[in-house]
Amino acid sequence: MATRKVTRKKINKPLPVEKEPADIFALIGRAENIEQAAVAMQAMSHPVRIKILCMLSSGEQMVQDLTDAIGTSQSNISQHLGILKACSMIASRKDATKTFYRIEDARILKMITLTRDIFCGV
Amino acid sequence: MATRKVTRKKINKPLPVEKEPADIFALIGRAENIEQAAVAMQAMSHPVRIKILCMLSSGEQMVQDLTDAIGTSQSNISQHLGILKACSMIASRKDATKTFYRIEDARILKMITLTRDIFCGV
DNA sequence: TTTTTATATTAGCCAATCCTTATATAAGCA
DNA sequence: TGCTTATATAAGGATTGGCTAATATAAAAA
Repeated sequence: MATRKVTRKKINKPLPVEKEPADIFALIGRAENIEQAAVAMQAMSHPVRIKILCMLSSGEQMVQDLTDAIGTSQSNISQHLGILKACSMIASRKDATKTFYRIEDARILKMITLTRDIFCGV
Repeated sequence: MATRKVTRKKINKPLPVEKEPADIFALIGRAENIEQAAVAMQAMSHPVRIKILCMLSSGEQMVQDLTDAIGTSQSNISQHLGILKACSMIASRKDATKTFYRIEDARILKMITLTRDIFCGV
């Protein structure tokens, strides 16, 4: 499987540093943070998952209630919860047969709050 | 191809309204806004596109400079720019052979600013 | 112990995404 | 006119994402 030769053509061309202050390039250099942000946004970027996060943003919820309120199949909700949990955005707690989910990552709470604010004005 | 019977089993079960104030459910009901948010996040949720938006968040940039700074092929950058443009996040202006891109949607500027803040502390 | 309730998991299929390579367009330059 | 620079577009194959339907697990209730 073709070992990905990254022979890019960006030869000896000194980047034009005049216009942009160094911090932008420093920012771009933070590949790891950018990567994290991308993963987070990717995980959030589905209507059902946004709805889940919105509901969780006001506290713990159980699967049944999420399912009823959002209106898709139980299996589907469970899978979306799995995705959010896989990247540690949410965590769960069991009470007998019920499972309660909550937002676990403070950054995600911030993100969803802003998203609500920007797109829903709520 | 199976006409999608949405025979869900959410029968006559009155939602427990005690814990959650109505506004959460009203929020979930804003399907259109949620949809918009999902599309926006989806469009933003790629490392290269986040980098592009970060760079554009401090002003207009031309394709070449984005390509050099971000470090992927010109074709690839162009395609990512196309994706961002397709959902009106960015707009472009031509000057002879060069194309300058800028952020066009104020909401996106807010989003990318917060994202930077949260994940990069910048 | 059987049944019911609540949730999770798996498989399979179709659609979307992403990258690469190659080519197209279009303006400026020799 | 032909060459070069800057950008866009298209085709392709590989990977991932998302849904449904079916099944599994596990605790409670009967």
